Amino acid sequence: MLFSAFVKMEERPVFHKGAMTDKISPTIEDYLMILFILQRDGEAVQGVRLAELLGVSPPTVTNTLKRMVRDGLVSMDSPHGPHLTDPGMAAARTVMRRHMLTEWLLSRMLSWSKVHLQAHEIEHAISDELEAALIADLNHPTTCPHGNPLPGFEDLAADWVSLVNLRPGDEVVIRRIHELAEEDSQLLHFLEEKSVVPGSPARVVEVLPFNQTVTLEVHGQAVTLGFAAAQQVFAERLAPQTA
Amino acid sequence: MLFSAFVKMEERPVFHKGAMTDKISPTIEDYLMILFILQRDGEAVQGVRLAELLGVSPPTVTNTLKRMVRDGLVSMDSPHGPHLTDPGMAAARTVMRRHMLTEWLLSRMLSWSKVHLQAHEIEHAISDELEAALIADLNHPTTCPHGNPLPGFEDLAADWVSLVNLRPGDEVVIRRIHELAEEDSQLLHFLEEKSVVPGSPARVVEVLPFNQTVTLEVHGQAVTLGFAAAQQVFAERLAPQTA
DNA sequence: CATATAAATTAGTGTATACTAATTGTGAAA
DNA sequence: TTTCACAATTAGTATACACTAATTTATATG
Ligand SMILES: [Fe+2]
Ligand SMILES: [Fe+2]
Ligand SMILES: [Fe+2]
Ligand SMILES: [Fe+2]
Repeated sequence: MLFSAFVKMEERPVFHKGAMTDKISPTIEDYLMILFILQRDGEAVQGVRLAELLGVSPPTVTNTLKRMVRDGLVSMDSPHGPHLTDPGMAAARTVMRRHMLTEWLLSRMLSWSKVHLQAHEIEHAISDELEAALIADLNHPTTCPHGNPLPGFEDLAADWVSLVNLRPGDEVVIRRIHELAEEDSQLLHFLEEKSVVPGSPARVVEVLPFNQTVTLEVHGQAVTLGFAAAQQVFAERLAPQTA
Repeated sequence: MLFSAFVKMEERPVFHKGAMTDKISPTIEDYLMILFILQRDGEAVQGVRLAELLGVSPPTVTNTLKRMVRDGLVSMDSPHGPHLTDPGMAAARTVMRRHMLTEWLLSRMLSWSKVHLQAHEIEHAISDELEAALIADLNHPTTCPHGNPLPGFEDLAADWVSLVNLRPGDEVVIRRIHELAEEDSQLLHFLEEKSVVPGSPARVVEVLPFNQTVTLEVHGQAVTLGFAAAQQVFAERLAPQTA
């Protein structure tokens, strides 16, 4: 009806999946990110670990890794388990970057503790063009809102130490909550509440290895973290004041 | 390595697909949107049309529609072809709204002619929570950047007429480029270049049915549109000045 | 009504992604 | 070295989504 009496619109696909380049699927992108993080941190890369982190069964991992090897993203040669090839690494860095840029975008309207989960969905839908626009719009960020360095800026984090490695009396600035901890929205919400977020100055009150806790004072408030959490939080140690 | 000597982080899936609610897939969401648009405009809803608009083969449509019927999103009872059930309509309105909200979000960093294509990818990754945050952040928009009304605001567009229905001398304000035309990035880029965008005042110079063209003057510049394009552009007629 | 055209569906395939159950490897401890 | 625990893989299955080729159903038109 309507105006079809006049002209018939050119019948081109209107809503269609981009099938130009054999685009990497969200699933594979998630594998790439996990592999990237484990490799970057020098952690062991074993199938079970991937299965746990990705929330799938071990056979699924075996299967998917095979496809990734077939597609040249992953290599199995090393005895240390599967690892990213050059193209795989490049793809992984791109997804990581897009995840982080998306987090900054979302942080304009969602709270710090919620952007990661949202970004994890959206990251797979960012195009080259949008990525470039985001980088410009965000003024070339070097970390994500949680302080994790963008690929290529790992040096930034070189001197940041995990809270479990601090000693009572240390004066620090909170710098980073590790990627693998970002998924725990409860933890993130707690950290946000307590101002244990990048940029916050903090003083180490006590470290109790037998109790597996670290207590900080942040903005005049005491916060006690269990080692499991504290391990994932990194801080920059301030040079002791010459007083 | 690293700190694994201390504590082993709780092994919870970190990067995983949400499998809580049987979430509607991007594919199905795209079907829902097309069905919504065709139904809203009172256009015939036939499989071939869907196949063309979605860029898939007719058997794929048959197949997918069956799944949608099975899932209660589409009904086949009516003789006028497949149509959305109440749950299907609700889901369709949600996706449409998210698409449009995403367009506004992206319009902060991408040009008007490019936001639709990008939004078409991202729309499927917007959560309830982000949607709410977007609506607030965008100050409750009632149309998309191309002037299409959000679901529930169709009345807004009731008086807007297609350019092909205008007569020489008409003074109008451009209000809307129809959804089905948004996909044509070349056309959109052309319209943007010529300021044929929502909000622009225009005067109809001539309408040549035999030539299938409409010529406008926008911002002092003449623009000639073919009927196929003009059909998809809607304008608000201004009451003639009492002069 | 008969038939040409268009639309829809069947039938048969293929890939990606997941699962469970069962089997095979592997390294470490006894 | 034997065995146990854990890791990895194989085997078999399932669903979503796509395709081509062939067939069936409608529609329309003379
Ligand atoms: Fe993140
Ligand atoms: Fe993801
Ligand atoms: Fe759009
Ligand atoms: Fe879409």
